[in-house]
Amino acid sequence: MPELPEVETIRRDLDREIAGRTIDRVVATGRSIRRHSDADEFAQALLGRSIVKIRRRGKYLLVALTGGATLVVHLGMSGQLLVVGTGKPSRQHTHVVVGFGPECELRFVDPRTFGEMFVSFSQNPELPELAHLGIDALDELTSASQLGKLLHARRTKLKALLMDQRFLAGIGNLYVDEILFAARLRFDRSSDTLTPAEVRRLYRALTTTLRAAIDHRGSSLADEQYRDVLGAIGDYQHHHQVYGREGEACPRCRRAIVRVKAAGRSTFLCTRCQS
DNA sequence: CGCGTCGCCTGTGGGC
DNA sequence: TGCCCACAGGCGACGC
Repeated sequence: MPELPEVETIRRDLDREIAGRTIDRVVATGRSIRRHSDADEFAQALLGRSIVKIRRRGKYLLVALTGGATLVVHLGMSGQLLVVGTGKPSRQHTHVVVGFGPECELRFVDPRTFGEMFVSFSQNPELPELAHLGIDALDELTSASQLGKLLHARRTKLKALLMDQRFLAGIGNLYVDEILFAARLRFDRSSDTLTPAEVRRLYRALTTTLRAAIDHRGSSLADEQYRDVLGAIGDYQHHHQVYGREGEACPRCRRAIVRVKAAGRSTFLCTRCQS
């Protein structure tokens, strides 16, 4: 569930909370560090390094460390990164703890274990481990004409394409429905059929929806699975137009919002406003 | 290439 | 009350 707005919220918080701190202990268990041979090797890659800054690429967090290493974090479905006081009782499913002296530590909690953490030693800031990612939906998508070229080079259903991280990085099942509603486009429109006006609408919808969601610190659904690094929930769920609102009135035309399955995922839309 | 489906994983909630 | 199962979905691997 954490998508670009949630990851960006976490990035900003982390930059404030842990930049400059030095790692003096690492405890890792479970499957979250599966790219490493064992917990000891993962710990040795981190120990003694300091946090330089935190970047984001799509749904990935890149924690730049001294000595040219990068701690890469993907939250998957249920991952949380929490900055807590050292010694506070630890939650179930805490897979990695990165300690910064006596005051605080960074904890990676992930019940469903779809997330992961690994250390990259690539000198190139474009990490080879993330080479599969397309351009970032916010930072690297800068014009409607650029989006139009990308869309017209493919002949794929819009929702699947916008969610494909190799095409555009950062958008998942929640925000794609909000973006397509704001753009008044159906999920199953073929990407090569969009008119210039529709491409412009989609570009504006992408930009404004993602920015608004970041301004509201992301979306926390009923399970409140998404939390920021201090454990607070987001606020953007109160601004959702269609996601999770099956049967409610469309904010534009008042017709009931419907829910269908597309690409195996729940999809919410207004069949009158979106075409 | 496009597109649908499955499996990974745990917590939750509806139905019986 | 308790049990089973569907569902939630990011992502990679398949198969057609």
